[in-house]
Amino acid sequence: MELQEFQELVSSATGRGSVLVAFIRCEVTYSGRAETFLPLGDRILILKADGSLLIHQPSGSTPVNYMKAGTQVVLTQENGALTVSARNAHEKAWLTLIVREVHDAIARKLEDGQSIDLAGNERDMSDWIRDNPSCISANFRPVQREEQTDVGFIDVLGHDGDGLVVVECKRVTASLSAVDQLRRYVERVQRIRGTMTVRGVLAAPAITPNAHEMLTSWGFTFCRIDPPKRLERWGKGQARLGQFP
Amino acid sequence: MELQEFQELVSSATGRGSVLVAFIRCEVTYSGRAETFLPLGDRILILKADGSLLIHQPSGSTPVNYMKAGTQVVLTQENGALTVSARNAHEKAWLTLIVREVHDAIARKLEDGQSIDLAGNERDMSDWIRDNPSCISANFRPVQREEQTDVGFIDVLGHDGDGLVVVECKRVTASLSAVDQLRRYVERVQRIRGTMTVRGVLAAPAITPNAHEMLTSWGFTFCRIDPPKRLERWGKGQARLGQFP
DNA sequence: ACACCAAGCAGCAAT
DNA sequence: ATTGCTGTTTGGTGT
Repeated sequence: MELQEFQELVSSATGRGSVLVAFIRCEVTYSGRAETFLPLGDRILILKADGSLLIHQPSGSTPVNYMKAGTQVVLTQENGALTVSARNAHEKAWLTLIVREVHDAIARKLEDGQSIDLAGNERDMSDWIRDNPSCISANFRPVQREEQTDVGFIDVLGHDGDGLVVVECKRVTASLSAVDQLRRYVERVQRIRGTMTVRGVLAAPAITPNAHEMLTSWGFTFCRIDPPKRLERWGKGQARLGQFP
Repeated sequence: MELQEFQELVSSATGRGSVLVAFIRCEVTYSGRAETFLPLGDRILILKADGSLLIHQPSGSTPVNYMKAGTQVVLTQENGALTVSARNAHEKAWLTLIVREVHDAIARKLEDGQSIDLAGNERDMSDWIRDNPSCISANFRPVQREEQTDVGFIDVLGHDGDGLVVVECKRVTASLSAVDQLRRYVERVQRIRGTMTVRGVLAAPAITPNAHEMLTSWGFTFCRIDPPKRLERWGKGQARLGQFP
């Protein structure tokens, strides 16, 4: 495809609210939070109607360069190369694409009003603990979920007779930073509520050895809980999903 | 485009090591680290030669669903719909794409042996501090960079006459978690090296108010340092980048 | 393989 | 707009 034809396709696509995808040979320069340079090679360019710009290499699941929504794009042509200048004022980021060749390109207006439905996040986990407090301890009674302090949100706050209990949830293996976080919350609750005894509980499917050592050295306890993946609403669809033709 | 034609295009593309991009109307089901469902809508499908699979909605800069490299894809057709079954055994993830319509599709073998060159990361910052120790204090002398402990790497370790100094670098505004990290390192150095006085310094371009309060309450100090973005190797190219046509 | 951490993290919610 | 945190975080490095 000629560069001139491509330039017209891009212009009409962006003006019309279409998405454009192209296989191009290009080099990429970026300056913003960091600075990058990518020498000449074949790439996939995606330009969306909201101003998102993505550049993918032929392998890998993450873009090699990108600009977020709200980016403004200007095309200029000189000396047999097309320059795509992208600027995002809000992000203070600039990206320049020098296009040497266009292998193929398509553009189209796409209709999608749907949003994704996700299950199995940390919120589901703290909800489940609140509904099943005995998983923390026999006498545990939740007080509030996600209490806000000046040092961050507390996932679950409760008491178990002796005193207050701060629960920090992680949906994956808990690491040192999770213990840091729990410690920060426990100390803050101790300060707010005076000298009352405050227990700290880390709830996660697993914990790393170093994190567990640090946890116990601070007098906190680990509580093994698997994150609930509750798309059982799918019914049998979920069972079918694990199978593979 | 007919579903049959699309199926043949996908098959030949994957067999040939090509990248495939398509505008399709589909619904998506995912089960792996979490579970998701995305109802019918127009999407962009990207299928790379390494087995990466990406599904983008018409807006937004991140994929709504994805599978990492190494994913195996099987196509089946029944009742006027094409089903794309994707499995990644290593990640224990499954994704099913029910394709109702194919608006457009392109496939091609892309050549790209280049890799991106990036400047302005935290490593550059700790290198700079090591070369310019007076930015921490007049007498500061670095001992080692990134000393490994069982609670993580220490960015810069040094002494300033009175005792040891632990420096934690952040290339962006330092937050509570940065103070957590610094505290963890200082405590560990105190334990390893006995009762010796250990100072903690957080080096970053800025710090949030709460983090600064927590920092000083622990007796640590903040040291304002801007991260070096040193792609001056580009010469004038960098200056030109900030300009916009 | 696991552990730990930085990231041009992104995106979201609350302040 | 800033702060803080979750994420199918991702990706890299070191053990």
